[in-house]
Amino acid sequence: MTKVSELEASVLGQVWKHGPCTAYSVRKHFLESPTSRFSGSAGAIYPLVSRLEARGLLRSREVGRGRRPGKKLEVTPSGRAALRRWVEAPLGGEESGTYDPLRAKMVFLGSLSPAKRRRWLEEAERALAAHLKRLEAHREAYAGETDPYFEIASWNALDQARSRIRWIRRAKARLTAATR
Amino acid sequence: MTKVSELEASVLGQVWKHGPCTAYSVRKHFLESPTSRFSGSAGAIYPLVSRLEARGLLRSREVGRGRRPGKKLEVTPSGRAALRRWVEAPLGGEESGTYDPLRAKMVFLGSLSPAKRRRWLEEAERALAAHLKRLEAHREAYAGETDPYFEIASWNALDQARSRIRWIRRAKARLTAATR
DNA sequence: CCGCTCATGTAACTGGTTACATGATTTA
DNA sequence: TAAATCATGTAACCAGTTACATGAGCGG
Repeated sequence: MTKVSELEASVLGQVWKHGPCTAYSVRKHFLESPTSRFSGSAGAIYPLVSRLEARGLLRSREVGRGRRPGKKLEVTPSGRAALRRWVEAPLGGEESGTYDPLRAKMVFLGSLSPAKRRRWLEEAERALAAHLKRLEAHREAYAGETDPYFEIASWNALDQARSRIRWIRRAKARLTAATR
Repeated sequence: MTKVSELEASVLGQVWKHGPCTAYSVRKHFLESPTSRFSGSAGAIYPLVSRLEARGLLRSREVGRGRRPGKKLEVTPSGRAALRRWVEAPLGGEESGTYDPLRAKMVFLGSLSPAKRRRWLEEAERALAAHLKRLEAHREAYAGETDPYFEIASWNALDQARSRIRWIRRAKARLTAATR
């Protein structure tokens, strides 16, 4: 009945989905993901994997295939159970909210001069467009993925990005309207 | 030319916007906000305020008004400058992405049984609807606020919430379609 | 053979949270 | 007068990041 943290569950889930794999490949997944909240820092992953092994949620197999033998991770039955429990755990109030760093800055946009404000809005729109492109590229890279849940999850990221772009545009409209 | 962290900037901005006020009132703002990423824990706020005072970004005045004299905080000119710098700082790649805890769980929804999956989707939709209600109530509570930036920022939170509800509905549609 | 990626790890640091402690003032 | 809120603070803890270190195998 062990509970796992979000990062722990993400690692567990990653190993569960992508077969026996190395800790490094899990790490790389985080490093490349444009949507994860975790950086995939080695200092987080490796100690965490050790802990999961110690708790019997992961096990490592010496797979001596080819010339480069590697320690491949696998999820144990209790690991799968822990993952399931994490997924279906009742959502706390914090989980139902999202945090947007641009929103946090928007609140204080009034502290800038009108010229700087305009610049900020342009720059924000540009950054969001670039981010959307990154998301689309990342999606492209995983075109072979047939798992519907992965697909649905990626909808969320795309929705969010598009919604934020519309938001910035509306902000611009609202603010120029006020000046006129 | 001191740089401030996000929490520091938020405190600075809060004091800047809501006149001379106590550290406690700033803290309460975080405690009540349904959208902030910070909990407003005392252990974060008070040491942080002291640091900002030491760095000359905040100053405290003994305002002996009424029966309850209090230490009221004010933003110094360098504090305002630091806030401005934080707002207009170029957005890093991490800032252009948002993180959604529901999305993280969605990726591994396939680990649940079909029945549990359906339950999860229902529960998620319910939680998101409740969150939207909280946002609307919070907005209502600040109806007197005339600042356009506050208003625009709150659009973002509402957009995001509605967009997530549509997302869950689409997910349900997609998944029931697959079963049929 | 040089540089890149694979692969694993650790130590120091950072920053926020939890939990606790205290006391004054207001409201029921 | 008891409970709630205002108000300030601190110490222990935790989790993730940064930066560093090491070595093996592979491609140009």
